[in-house]
Order: sequence, then C-alpha cells, then structure tokens
Amino acid sequence: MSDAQPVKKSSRIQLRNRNLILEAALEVFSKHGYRGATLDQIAEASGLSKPNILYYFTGKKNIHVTLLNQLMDTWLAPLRAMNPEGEPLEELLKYVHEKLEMAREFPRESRLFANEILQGAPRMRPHLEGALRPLVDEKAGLIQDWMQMGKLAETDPRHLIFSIWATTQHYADFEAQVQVLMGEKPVYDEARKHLDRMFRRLLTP
Amino acid sequence: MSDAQPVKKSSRIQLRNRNLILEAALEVFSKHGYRGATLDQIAEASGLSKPNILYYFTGKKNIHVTLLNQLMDTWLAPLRAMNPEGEPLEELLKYVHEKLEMAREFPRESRLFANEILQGAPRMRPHLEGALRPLVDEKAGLIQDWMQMGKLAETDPRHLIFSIWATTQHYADFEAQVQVLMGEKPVYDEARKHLDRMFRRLLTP
Amino acid sequence: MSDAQPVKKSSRIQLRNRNLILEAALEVFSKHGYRGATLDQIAEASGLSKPNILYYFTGKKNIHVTLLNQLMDTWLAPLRAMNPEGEPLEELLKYVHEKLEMAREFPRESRLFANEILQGAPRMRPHLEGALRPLVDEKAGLIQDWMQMGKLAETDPRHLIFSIWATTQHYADFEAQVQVLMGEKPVYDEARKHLDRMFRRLLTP
Amino acid sequence: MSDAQPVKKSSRIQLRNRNLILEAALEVFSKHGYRGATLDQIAEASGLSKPNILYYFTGKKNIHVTLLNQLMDTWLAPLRAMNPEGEPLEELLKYVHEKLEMAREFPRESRLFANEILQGAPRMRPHLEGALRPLVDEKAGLIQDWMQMGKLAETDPRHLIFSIWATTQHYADFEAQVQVLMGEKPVYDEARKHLDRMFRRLLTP
DNA sequence: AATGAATGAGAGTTCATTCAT
DNA sequence: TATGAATGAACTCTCATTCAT
Repeated sequence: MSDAQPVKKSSRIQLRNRNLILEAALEVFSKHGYRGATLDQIAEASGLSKPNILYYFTGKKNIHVTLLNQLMDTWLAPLRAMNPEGEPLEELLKYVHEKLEMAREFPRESRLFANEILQGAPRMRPHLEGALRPLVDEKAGLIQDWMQMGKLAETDPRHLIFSIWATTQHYADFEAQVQVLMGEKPVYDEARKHLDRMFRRLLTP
Repeated sequence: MSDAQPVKKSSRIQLRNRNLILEAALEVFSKHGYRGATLDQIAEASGLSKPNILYYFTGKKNIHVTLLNQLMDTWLAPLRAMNPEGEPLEELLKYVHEKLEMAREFPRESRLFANEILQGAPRMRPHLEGALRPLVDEKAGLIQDWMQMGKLAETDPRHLIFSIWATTQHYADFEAQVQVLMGEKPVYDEARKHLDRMFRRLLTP
Repeated sequence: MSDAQPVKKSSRIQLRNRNLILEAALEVFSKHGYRGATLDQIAEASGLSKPNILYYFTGKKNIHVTLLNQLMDTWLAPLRAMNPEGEPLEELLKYVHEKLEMAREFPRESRLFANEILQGAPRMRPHLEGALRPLVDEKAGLIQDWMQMGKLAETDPRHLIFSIWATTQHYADFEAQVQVLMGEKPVYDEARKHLDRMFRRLLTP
Repeated sequence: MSDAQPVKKSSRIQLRNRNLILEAALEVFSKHGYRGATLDQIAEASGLSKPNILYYFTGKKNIHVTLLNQLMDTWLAPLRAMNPEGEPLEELLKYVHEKLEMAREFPRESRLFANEILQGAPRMRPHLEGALRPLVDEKAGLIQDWMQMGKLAETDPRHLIFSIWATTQHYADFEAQVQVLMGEKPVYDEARKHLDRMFRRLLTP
C-alpha cells in the first residue's frame, strides 16, 4: 500500500516538457541529422524557449543521446521476442513483419538511427557493443541451431539479419526515394507480401 | 601558336583542382553529412585554400550538388547495364553482384547518397524524378516482362529492386554497425554468397 | 499572544539565512571574483534555492555590497585600535601583528577586498572616502606626531601604512604564489618575525 | 648576413593586429579580470571585429595565456638582474627601485598578474613552478650567502622578497585605494624614499 | 589563379532575474 | 518563506562567404 515513492519525483510539468522536447527533437534530428538540427528548431517545434530546453537537458548532445538510448529498447524488442520455442520459419517471418511494421509506424526513429550509424555511430557505439552485439550473437546462435536441425535452409545468420534490417528499414530511411518511384500510394502492403515471399523462399528448407 | 598554351595549361590545372576538391568533398561530406561538413575540412583535405575552393565552385551547396550529379551516372550504371537480351536470372544476379561490388569499392559514394535521401533528398529530388524514375520504370517493365514470360518467379519488380539496393548498400551505409557485429574480418565474400542465394531462391521460377 | 511568535520565529530564520548566504557568498566571491561568481554557486554553497536568495537580497550586486560594507568595520578595527596613549613603537608593531593575524584568519575577506580594489573599487569607493580616508588621516596624523616627538624614526606615515597593509595582506592575497615558493609548510611564524624585524628597524628612532 | 628567415613569417598586418589585440586585452583583462572581460570589450578597444580577433587567437583563453606568458619575462627581469658580483646592499636597493619603477610604468601588467594569482593562478601555476620558483630559489640562496658573509643583516630571504614585491606592486594593484588616500598628486617619489629607507634600515648589517 | 584577412549571421550555452504558486 | 519553472540578454565561438590584392 504505502509504496516507496520514486526517489526523483518528476513533476507532471517536468514529464510533460521533457516529452515535448524529446518529441520535437526526434522530429528535428531525424529530418536534419545531428549537426543539421538546431536548438532553435527544437525550441520552435516544442513550443518552449531555447533556455527552457536547456533547463531540462544539459545540452544538445544530451538530448540526442537521451533519444538514442530511449529508443534502443523499443528498437530491439522484435528481435528479443524471437522465441526459441516457436516454429522457426514462422518466428523469422514474424520478425520480418514486425520489423516492417516498425518502419511504418516509427520512420523517424528509424532515420534517427540510420543517421547515427551513417556517421560512424559516434555516440552509439558503446550501446551497439553493449546491448546489440550480445543480442545478435544470441539470436544468430539460435538461427544457426535451427538451420543445423534442418528447420531452416542454411545461410549465414548474421547476413540474414542484415538483410531483414536493410529491406524493412529501407522503406523508412529511403522514404523520399520510394515516394518518387512509387508515388504517394501506400506501399507497405506490397512490401510485406514481397518480403514475406523473399524470406520464405530463402528460408524454407 | 604560343597563345593557346596558357589556356590549356590553366585548364589542366583547373581540371586537376576541381577533382582535388570533389575528391576531398566526397570524403568529408560522406563522413559528416552536408551540415556537419565544413569548407575548412574540404580545404584541408584538398590542400587548397578556402577562397580558392570558392573560385572553382560558387559555394558549399554547389560542391555538394556537383558531387551528387556526377555520381548519379556511375551509380545507375549497373542498372542501365541490365540487358534485355540476356538470361533473366543471370542478369538479375549479376546486378546484385555489381551493386554489392560498388558498395565495397565506393562506400563513400553510397553514404553520400544515403545521407541525401535520408534528409528527404532536398537537392536530388529533381534528379531522382528526371533520371532515376524513368530508368526504374523501364527496368521494372523489363523484369515484369520476364516474369510474365515465366523466366522469373513473380514478385513486385520495384520492391525487388528496393531489396537489392537495400541489402547491398547496407554494407556501405551501415558499415559501423556491421563492423561492431562482425569484427574487422572482411565481410563481402560471405555477403555475396548470402545475397546470391537469397535472390536466386526468390527469383528462380 | 500567539501572534508575535511567527514573526519572531521567521526573523530568526531570516537572520540565519542571511548569514548562510553571506558566508557562502564570501567563499564564492573571494575565490572567483565578482563576475566569476554565480548565484548558482552561492545557492549551492548556502544550501538555499536561487530564488530564495533573491528573496533576502535584491540581487547579486546587493549581496556583494552587503558583504563589503559588513566587512569594512572588522577590517579597520586594528587601525582604529591604535592607541594615542600607548607606547608608539609597540602600538605600531602591534598593528603589524594584528594585521598579519587577520590575513591568516580571514584570507577570504582579504581577497574579497583586494579584488574590489584591483578593479578600481567600483562599489567601494564611497566607503573608502567616507570611512577609510578620515581614519587614515587621523592615524597618519598621530604617527606624524609621534615622529615629531622623536618617538619614532621619521618616514611618510601614509606610505608606512601602505607598507604594513601590503606586506601583511600579501600572505592572503598572493597565497597561491606563496605556496608555490614556500611549499605547504606554515609560513606565518616566519613572516611575523620578518615583519617585526623590518618595521622595528624602520621605526626605532 | 643571409640570416635564416623565421619559419613562420608573420606579415606586417598580422603583427600589427596581434599587438593591437594584446594591447587591448591587457587593458580589458587588467581592469575587469578574466571572467569580467568580454571579447566585445577587447574588440571595441582594439578596433577589430570580434570574429577577426578569433582569427588571430584561438579563443579568449588563448589571448589571456599569451599575455601572461609574454609578460613573465619582463616581469622577472629585475630579479634576474640581481648581480652576485655587485655590492649586496646596493643590489637589493636597486631591485626595490626597479620593481617600483615597473609598478609605475606597467600598472596594468601588475594588475593582470595580481588578478591571476588572486584567483589561485589557474592558468599560471605551471609557469610559477617552472620559471619563478627556480629563479627565486637561486636568488634567495644568493641573499642568504650575502647575509652569512655579514654583508647584509639577517632576515628570511624569501620573506624579504615577498615584502619587496608586496610594497612595490601595492602602488599599482591598489592604485584606486592609494588615490583615495593620497589624492591625485604623484606618489612614486615619496614611495621611493620611504621604501629605500625601510629596506636600507632592514638590511644594513 | 590564388590567398591572407575580415565579417555577418547564427550556433550552443550561461546566468541574473522573474513568474507563478 | 520558499521554490520549480521560465526567460531575455549576453557570452564565446563557428562558418560560409566576401574583400582586397
């Protein structure tokens, strides 16, 4: 009943404003990249004044890493969810679908990451090594096992993962190009079918 | 007759310097993005003075656009080379290989394009519409034809092209991540095998 | 009757907080100078919030002035204590000792004054003219009298006072330099002997 | 004859502007301290634009340390000049006079140093340890020798040096106070007589 | 064809102070 | 009395671009 109060009680305003800022920063950083984004733009987009933003975050860098860290978990969730007990092919195709769904729902997050990696991951490398690598190692092992058991056709598991990432995130990261080539019409349904077919054929033993 | 010489000589210098600048700019833009790059860095990398750079180009933007335009041709060459007279499956797999080879040989160019698209193609959209779209339309048509003739398994040709782009360029654009996950060991041989297998399975009728 | 209590109580708190602030401000101003000091540092050092500090003082300037004024009296006390009835040489040497003792006990106060004078006494000039000058005039007169009576060797009384101030405060104001040249070992005993000898020799008729 | 040209040939303009800046910076830093000084003030005082100042120096800090370093030599020259072969008492009194003369001629330089030491010598400590300490050690040894030979009355040589520094620099560093107490009339002649008398009495065996 | 010198516009950040409660 | 929240003004520094030669 008398639950221990959280040590740092953030007021409602604090929470609201931090979120306003992060939302605005996601918009701006994903559109212009880290260097291309300015605090003025984030201030404008969040409806707060520039110094007020620096009341909540210690600087531009701090906002950026906060965003990246905060997104990391969400981003890896689908891979984490790959179930060793599940039916291998279905697990992998589910992963493809979920990854594509994330590209559709969170294109800005995808572009934020893409930007960071493209510049050599100056701020994220520790996280890549600390969180991503172990997870990928684990799941690559799982896929490898499935392949050796004959449940999946054989191919390099890590390159398989790269292909899944690349093809799904492409619709978010290269959206501008996709739009030029496909027009405004929604593209994700066709994409889903195509990718399902591709990975199903690749992986069916 | 000694009149022509200075002109020629200077034009040789001009050519050399323009190329020095473009090479330096490619290095810098691809590493830091458009906004992250500075003329000082380009001056430093090219060995020319900053005002001298602006003697050859009207501004930072101009260098960037020139680079992008100049690369467009090279970039599309493999797709252009897809031969309607060739054996369909082999033509497509050759395209995959050549695209992968380009990622290996010209990762900076790949990242330069990726950066531009990622930001919404502010400077390249005209070229995408003017040069890329017709070419893709043409080749998508060709692939479609092959599929209808039963030479290739059916899938959406444009999404197929996206998948080829995405998977091959991934090794250049997300190199930082690939390195974290694969170590320093060369990765392109395995990638080639994996992608060949994937697209062969997908497209074999 | 319970009416008076809150007032009293609050006034006790007021007093306590004003002192907390002044103590913190002395620490911070003497270490960083007026411009180098920030309200944040004073807030931190005093344990009060920044707006609360501005509840007790009308601004940064006001804190500074209050400190200077408040210290003025203490600072001049030894000179005031110079007794016309006393034995001249002993009175002067006592003044030297007390001044040196103040440098040892109140180095922050000494540096606070030094900073202010160094910048041209922008805030203290009125007090220098109103309080310091009459006092110095009086005591210089006294010393002059002593000299004319043959009780002290002759020298310019004001320059004598300057020499006493300079040599004693030096150990507080230039402490950083003294430490570099003398190491960490205590320095005031030697200083006392040296200064006693110097002024005794100067003033012995 | 064919003297080797200096490696970095600074153009006449460069030299002139660097000196303009340093002169202006001396004025501003000595008056307001490091933190109190602004680039705007230095720009104003030098007649150059703010970015132009940063074309010659890498930043505010750089200007400050350049000033301090450049002054160090001048500042120590009189002490360096103390001649082991000279007549001890005359050497020391000459040092007092020269030091006083420097306070008269270079009061801004004196205040610049005083400011720096007062704040704990954050930027100069290395120089104090590297250049000042050895010199003081050497000269203190020399004075000690003179005293043991009976050429000078005994007192602690380092504290003697402190007294000389303190009393002479006082006229520059505390000028504002001296002016309040002495009026506008020139003060250095009296000071010279007083200090000569004081140190002569102290040191005469 | 080339460059040292200079700058206006703007970037991120700090800080004394005020607002609202 | 006290404080989270907010801000205008100012600060240091950067950078694409221009000037003068």
